[in-house]
Amino acid sequence: MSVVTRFAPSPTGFLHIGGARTALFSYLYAKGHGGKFLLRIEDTDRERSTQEAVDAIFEGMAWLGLNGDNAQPIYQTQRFDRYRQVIQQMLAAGTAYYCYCSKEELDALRAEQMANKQKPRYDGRWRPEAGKTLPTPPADVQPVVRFRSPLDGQVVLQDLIKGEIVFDNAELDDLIIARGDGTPTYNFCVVVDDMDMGITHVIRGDDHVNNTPRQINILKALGATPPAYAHVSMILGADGAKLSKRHGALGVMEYRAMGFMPEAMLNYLVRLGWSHGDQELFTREEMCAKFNFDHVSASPARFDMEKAYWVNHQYLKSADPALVATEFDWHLRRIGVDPAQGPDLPAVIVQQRERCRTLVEMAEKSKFFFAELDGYNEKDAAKHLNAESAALLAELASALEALPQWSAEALHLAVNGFAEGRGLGLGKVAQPIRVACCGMAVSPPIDQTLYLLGRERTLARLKAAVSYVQQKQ
RNA sequence: GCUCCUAUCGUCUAGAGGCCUAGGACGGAGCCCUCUCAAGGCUUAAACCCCGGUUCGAAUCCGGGUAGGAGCGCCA
Repeated sequence: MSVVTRFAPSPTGFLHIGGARTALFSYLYAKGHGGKFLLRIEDTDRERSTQEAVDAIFEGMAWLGLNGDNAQPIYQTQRFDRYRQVIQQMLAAGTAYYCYCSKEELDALRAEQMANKQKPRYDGRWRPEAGKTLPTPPADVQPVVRFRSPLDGQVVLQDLIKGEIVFDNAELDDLIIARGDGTPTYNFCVVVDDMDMGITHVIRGDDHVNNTPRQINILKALGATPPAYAHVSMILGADGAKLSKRHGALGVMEYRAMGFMPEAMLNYLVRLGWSHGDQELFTREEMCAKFNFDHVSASPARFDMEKAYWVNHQYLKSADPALVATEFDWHLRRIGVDPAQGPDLPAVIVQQRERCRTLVEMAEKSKFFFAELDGYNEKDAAKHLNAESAALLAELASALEALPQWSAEALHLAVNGFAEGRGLGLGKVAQPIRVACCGMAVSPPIDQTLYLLGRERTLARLKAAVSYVQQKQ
């Protein structure tokens, strides 16, 4: 049987990091087994579902490159006819029944049970039993439909991550599968969808484990074979607290804004909870080939920004610069820099990637290649731009102006020769050049920097630095 | 309250009874290299939640604690 997995978010917000990892695991498991990865939008809660959220989720998935194999994702709101049909079928088969309890009645029941330190649960007052007389249906109540859950026996779940979990049916009550207005509820929709979509492996957050026995029971009542389940633990914040809107929960697109590469994000996420021996870095192909549930941790994991940065840096350093350029371009524009007004992006990337953990850093540190300097870094200027160095810069400008060829090699020889000729260490010369040309004392190797900056800009900036010093005096 | 889940360095994890004096990675500390910042190389500190049991032998199996977490909706 070929594997079919799905990612089924409810569109009530952006795609957060935990959702992204669940989606990734589902994607990898399907791809690694030659199966299909499907997308489904669980939008039965009309109150909270929004089109903006749907778009945000797709945007995040697209950025990460986690595309579903169904051309059109499935929307639960478009399947109401099907749900209604299954509910009728269950009503007819006696595996579901109408319940006329009002919400007030239910609230009172729950409150009473809590007060008695019992697990709150429906008491089955409208559940048909042999020889039992049901109350007379009140005329003013629109009945809900409840699932007729087995009273005894147990559900044994062989979870791919957590192992065997046993639930007593006696712990479960008769959950509502259709509201008073006839619309179906979550646990029911999930079951029907997973069945209709032919899902073989349900991979989801472990906040769903307690729903699983109910879903399995409904599946059985429908005569369907339950899929395999894998319940993934939560991702916690760096402080070990649960991530929430108020507490550090960020959308994946915010990680883009922070300068992460999508592939690096995936790599960090896949290692959060999953391991393959001592390997830290994986290509997407490796992830697909090696991912499995034997090595997914059952305990929650904290999101460690430092490690994420490190992974990102590894990608920046080893990825094809042409690929990085797409993201780099986005970041440059984002800080108001026109990438066309300077050297080729891949060439800049090759020079900068060793010293930048994020693309935000890279963009900031590369700004001077594309735009005119908006002043010098104060400390760096104070340290490196003075009468002494200005004299050197003036001389150097003439020397460089005379260069027949503007290449990194030629510049290397020229600058080194210049320093040696004056009995100076290279640092004595390179640092003032940096401040003059880059606005700060940090840049790639000086020969590469000047080469990429170009002849005109270099000479102009050297001269500008000289007049800056003169004016200051 | 009830049900369910989890528990190895600060963090992510390796570990499927002897290979563990517990390995790797991030981060930390130190040294080397060096035109800046990095990168890189080397060295180093740092953990099996507790108590019982099974066994010749337990980080690994079992039981009980403890501590975290999730769920108990006409939300998903």
